[in-house]
Amino acid sequence: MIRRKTDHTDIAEGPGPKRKRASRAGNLAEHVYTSLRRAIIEQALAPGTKLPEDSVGTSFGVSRTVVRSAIVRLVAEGLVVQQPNMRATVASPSLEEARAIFRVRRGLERMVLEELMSRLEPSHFAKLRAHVTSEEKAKRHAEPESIRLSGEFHLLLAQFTGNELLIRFVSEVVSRGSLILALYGRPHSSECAVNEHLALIEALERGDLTEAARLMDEHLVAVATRGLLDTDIKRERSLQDILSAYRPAGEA
Amino acid sequence: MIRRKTDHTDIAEGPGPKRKRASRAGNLAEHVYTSLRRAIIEQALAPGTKLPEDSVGTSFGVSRTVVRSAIVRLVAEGLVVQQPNMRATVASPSLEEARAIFRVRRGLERMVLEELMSRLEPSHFAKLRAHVTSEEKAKRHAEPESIRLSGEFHLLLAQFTGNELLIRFVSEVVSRGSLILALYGRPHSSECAVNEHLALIEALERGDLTEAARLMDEHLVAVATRGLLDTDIKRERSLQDILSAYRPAGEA
DNA sequence: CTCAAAATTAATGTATACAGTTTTGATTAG
DNA sequence: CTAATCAAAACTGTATACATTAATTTTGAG
Repeated sequence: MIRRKTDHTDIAEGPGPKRKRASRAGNLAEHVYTSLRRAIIEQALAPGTKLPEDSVGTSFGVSRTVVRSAIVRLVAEGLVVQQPNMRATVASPSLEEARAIFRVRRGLERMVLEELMSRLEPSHFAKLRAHVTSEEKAKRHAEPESIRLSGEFHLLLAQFTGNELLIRFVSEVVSRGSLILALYGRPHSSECAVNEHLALIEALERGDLTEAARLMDEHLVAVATRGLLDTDIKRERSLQDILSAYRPAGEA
Repeated sequence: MIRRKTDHTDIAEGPGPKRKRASRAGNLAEHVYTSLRRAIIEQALAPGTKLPEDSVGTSFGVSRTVVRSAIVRLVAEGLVVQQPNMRATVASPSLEEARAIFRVRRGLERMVLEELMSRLEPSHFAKLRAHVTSEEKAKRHAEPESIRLSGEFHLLLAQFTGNELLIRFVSEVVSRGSLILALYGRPHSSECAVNEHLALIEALERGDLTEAARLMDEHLVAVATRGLLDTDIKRERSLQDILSAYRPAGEA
């Protein structure tokens, strides 16, 4: 019953398949799922990257079984695509798809604001402002983290609704939005977002829901259009290399 | 308070009818997923039903591996819930959750109508009318099929948008809606739906999107409230028995 | 040399084994 | 007869094996 926190970094770096014992029996799949998800959102795994089950498995020190179920979830979420008998790959949405996703996102975030009506408390605003602060801080440092944080702002809003389903849907469109920005966006596309987030908070504090909705819509249109210019490169890196950064189980 | 204590509707026992293995290696998981999904939506598998991997596996003549990935998908979709180390069960949403889901659904279907604007063609109307006809036909016969068809009307509308993500989201809320109606709905709750579907079609044909939106909203509210009266029965049946009807393997 | 067929390697689909956890059932004490 | 205890049975989590299908490399003919 007591979970041991055996920090047991047992990496299969070499090609040798070594017998490792799972440090904590339990949610390995969850961990792999979360890690892959983050790696994708943060652009560490570029769209189109192949995800062979056993390579990913050795990266995390788990078997294909575990990787497989993580991948099934990612496919269901649209972050990964897979055809029968073929390797899963990080999704690489077309511009058409991207636009469709952002249209759905706008509708969902409108719903968020509606649900939020009269449900917002002072503590919520504090958290929102705190988040924006960390966005600002990250802005000048890490680029991919900036994208992730920007998305998490919207996720935070959704969470305040307490509507589980809405949270999940928003979570999905936000993730895929990040992926899309990674694909089509220019380097500093998330730059102005911080200001727009702030304006939104202020409208909400004023209780001006109509204005908030307008700002949100504008914001999302801006985010969507800011990221529609050039189709960019994908860098080539070793999968093992990339995933090694995600291996240390820093889960919540 | 009338909750029974032994909620013990598990699925399988009895001699597993050994199914000869499908020599065609392929999408077994897909088949299991689809079948379970249908079984849940058609109320054949009542909310709360336990879904042990082995039992389901023997029902379909496949191994746990296959069942497992199907269940992962169903969990991601919210039709099945699962806690670590414990058996998956068919979801049994609370009234609170049910209402939250229907609120999201209303928003999504509003989006559908918006996307549909100017995209509707004569052939679409033909299909919609044909579908309503089959709804009417099924109404007097099979009760669960009626619920399913009613949901598929909404899915059809969503499909006409061509927006993949929207289709998936609507698909999910429709499925879960069916589940909810099965849980809380009275026998004939889908009765009047047919008329409301017709009225909606007519508004769309007139090109009156505003009216269509109003009707849709009204319709969904009606469906939601029609199904909020008594907390009802769940029938007790053997799992094997139930699933045997879903077994006939769909050829690839 | 070029290109296509064959052979080889890599990766997925599926089943199964085993360890650890939960659930069930039975036995015993009060 | 009820409640607590504990062992057996039922399940899940995970790894691994094997068959089959995709990807890649080699080979052979023109």
